Amino acid sequence: MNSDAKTQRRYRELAEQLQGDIAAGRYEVGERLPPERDLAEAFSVSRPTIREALIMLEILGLVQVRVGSGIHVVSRTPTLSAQGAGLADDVGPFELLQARQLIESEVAAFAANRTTKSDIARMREALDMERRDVAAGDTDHRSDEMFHLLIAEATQNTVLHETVRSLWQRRHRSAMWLQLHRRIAEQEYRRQWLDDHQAVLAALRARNPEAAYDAMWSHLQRVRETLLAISDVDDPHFDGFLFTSATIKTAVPGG
Amino acid sequence: MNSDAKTQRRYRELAEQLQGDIAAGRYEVGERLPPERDLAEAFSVSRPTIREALIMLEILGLVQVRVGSGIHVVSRTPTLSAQGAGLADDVGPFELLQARQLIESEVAAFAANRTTKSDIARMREALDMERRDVAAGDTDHRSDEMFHLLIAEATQNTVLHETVRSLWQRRHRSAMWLQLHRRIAEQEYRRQWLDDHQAVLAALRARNPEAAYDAMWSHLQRVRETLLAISDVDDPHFDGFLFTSATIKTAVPGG
DNA sequence: ATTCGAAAATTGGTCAGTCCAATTTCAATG
DNA sequence: CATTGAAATTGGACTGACCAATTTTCGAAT
Repeated sequence: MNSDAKTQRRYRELAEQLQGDIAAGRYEVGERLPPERDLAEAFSVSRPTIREALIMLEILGLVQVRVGSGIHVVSRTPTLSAQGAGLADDVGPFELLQARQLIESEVAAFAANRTTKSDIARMREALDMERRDVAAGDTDHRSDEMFHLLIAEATQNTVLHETVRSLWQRRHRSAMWLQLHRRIAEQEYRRQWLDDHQAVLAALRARNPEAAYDAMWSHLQRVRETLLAISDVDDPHFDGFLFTSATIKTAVPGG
Repeated sequence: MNSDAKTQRRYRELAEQLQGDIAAGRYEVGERLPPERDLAEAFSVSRPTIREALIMLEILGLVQVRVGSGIHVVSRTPTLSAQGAGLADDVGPFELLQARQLIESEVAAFAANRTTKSDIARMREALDMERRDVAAGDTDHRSDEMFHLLIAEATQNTVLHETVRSLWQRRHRSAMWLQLHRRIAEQEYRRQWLDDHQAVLAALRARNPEAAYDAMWSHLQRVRETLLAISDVDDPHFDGFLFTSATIKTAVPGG
């Protein structure tokens, strides 16, 4: 039946094909793929082989397989990184925040030089949504994430974008984060954060890298302090971080 | 046969179990896992199920499956990130370098504040190795990567470490990178890069964040210019990058 | 007509057995 | 001792079947 071809690793072919279909919008997020049996017939392979391909898509975070229900498309692009595979990656919130502060501040500054009008427009929308969420007492923080990711996208650099997205993805895998989030929702901190976000957006609109850097740095500093105040944790990555991380800020090298 | 339990997603259990065994050293890197048939019997599951678990391990970069040969342990810890799954991630070298310059410079500065003696010692070793490699006309650039990763490790922040490692991992997946690398090896650029690395190490030893930032920035700037000179590519991420990326560098916010 | 619940259909989860293909092993051969 | 080729090993894939979770259908009760 299958003699020539690459022989080895059939499931990868199928997975790539399906991934391509999803990326191309052949299957929208929220929709379902055809049943395994149909897919098997469509690709002229057996069900076990299709299953293997689906497992890959699942690990990549593209689909979610549910018995009796079907294969649901969850994302249009691979979301992966080890967390998606269900690995233990419960890094302390402070350690993660430390990394985010370092990277996202730079990203914000860089974005100030490269953002487009349409980027700005989308960020504005995200802030509107966040404003509504805060008013509604939303606990999801989806709009928060959206805003930060849009900034990274505004760098026009896919590597930076994916890097920041990867950082945010970790967040949702941490048990401690989820716990803290629930507690934060009840507070009024989010209003302050919304103000922070607006300050960042203002700096981006003004195309002012320094202001964008400062605004983002201050914002994440505030987030960090908020979490510290709320939690009683004794994080090893807290000591020596508070004021030491304010690294560089010298004259421009390069050139 | 399998009535109770979590029912759903059997392969994940098995994969985690096997991953645990590998992580624990039950199977060393280079060794092989038992044949699929044996594993199936050992875990009291069918071969297709074991296969599914192995596919997960393969995607995670832990094992490599070879027909007729067996299941070879490739790594002790998940190496993943989308690239490991064999996805197309052939981002332009310049775009990647842009991201690296932005992030690794900050990381170097941060590392200057937190590096330990043993970190310094390991970096020194890496540079010694690099010196030998350059002299030997090595084309692998393994010591180069090692040095950069050690810097990220010196931040004592695993998120930053993994982020930088993730960036370097992309590098090896890009066709253009490999092509460029071969050409670079023949040149003498690497001697210059070695000098750059030594400058970075000196700044770290002196625990001088600004100097570390500048040294790393200059180094990656040089790498970028080198690649530009060698390649005739017309990368969209080159325009507007050369001097605009020198972002922030203002007074310390935070506090 | 609407609502509710049980039966039927759908769909993924897993198994057992079989055959094929690539690789390795190892003994016979020169 | 090197080479070769057959046999054993091992993964690749298929078929057909049955189970379990979910969804859909449709008739009965209101």
